[in-house]
Amino acid sequence: MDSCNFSWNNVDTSLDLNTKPLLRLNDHLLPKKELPTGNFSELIRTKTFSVKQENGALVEELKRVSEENKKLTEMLTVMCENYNSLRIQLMDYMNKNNNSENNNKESKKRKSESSNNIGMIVNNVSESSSTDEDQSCKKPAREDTIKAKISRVHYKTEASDTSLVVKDGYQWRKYGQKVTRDNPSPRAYFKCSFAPTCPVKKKVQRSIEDQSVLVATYEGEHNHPHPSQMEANSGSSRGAASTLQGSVPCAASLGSTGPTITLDLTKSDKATTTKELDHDHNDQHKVSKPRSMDTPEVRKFLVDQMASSLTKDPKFTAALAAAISGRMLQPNQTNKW
DNA sequence: CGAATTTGACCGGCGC
DNA sequence: GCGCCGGTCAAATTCG
Repeated sequence: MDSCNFSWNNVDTSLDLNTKPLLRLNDHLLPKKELPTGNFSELIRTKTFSVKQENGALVEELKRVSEENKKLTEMLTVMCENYNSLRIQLMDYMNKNNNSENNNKESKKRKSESSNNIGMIVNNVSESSSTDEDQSCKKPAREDTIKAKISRVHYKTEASDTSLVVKDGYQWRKYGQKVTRDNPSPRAYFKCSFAPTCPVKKKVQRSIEDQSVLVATYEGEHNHPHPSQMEANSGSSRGAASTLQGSVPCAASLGSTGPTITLDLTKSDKATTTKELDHDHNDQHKVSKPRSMDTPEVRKFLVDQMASSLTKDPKFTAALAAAISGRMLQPNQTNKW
């Protein structure tokens, strides 16, 4: 996945717009307090000279602004190309995940199933442990198989709320409840309602430190769109929609070693955070990659279109912020996408 | 009446 | 081998 690791350093985010000259420009337009007070002809000569100087400065300014505009256009083009390549790589990655999971499922034997998961948990959770090498040596064939993503999400709820229901947008079927030894509060076991097609499971238990916090542990990734996306996509028959079938909650994509997320569901009745981070990238930013940049008009039009569609779309900014923060919080996974 | 949930029984891994 | 423990099953129960 090295190809995913395109360098943002290539994009010079410091716009270097150099606004000072604009102030200088304005200075020309301001009335001069210290005009020559000599005779009329001298005044005319001075004014003519001043106008010529101003004219030259304006032309110069125009030239410079044009150059900046060109620079910005190029930067925006680079950004859009990077965005498109990232999106394509993300789709590829998700498709690979789906295929691997589909190949991996349907082992009726609970033993083999659980041993797979346990091995994955060990590999996933104790990254720093050097003893993992032994396990990977014992099971070299499983090295390349898909690992069940284990993620832990903290949900803050009302303290009076005794239910172990987490509104994360997906539909779950409860199949068990247990009181574990390390925590007096019961642990609930859920399977995705799309099971057995979707292998995702989750465990929900109150935090031992804070009873108002529900700790949800997700295992695996959904191989179907988020229910809200299914509704959104049901009316459209865009081919691209099918390529994102493996969309996963952001929490799951963070992986086990990533930071836990606390969602305050007491303030919003819907899991808006999940929805925000899990939106279908195909539904917005229908920014076609510039195909023909021959004429400046086309360039300008495309740039305007792209800039407006990107900046006006709060989902894009939210997703961008999430992606950036996610990468910053996981410096050791910067090469993985 | 079908779907969803509850809950006790059961299974398998692990440590002693 | 035995007991403990976490996880899952499936019959019973509840709910819409």
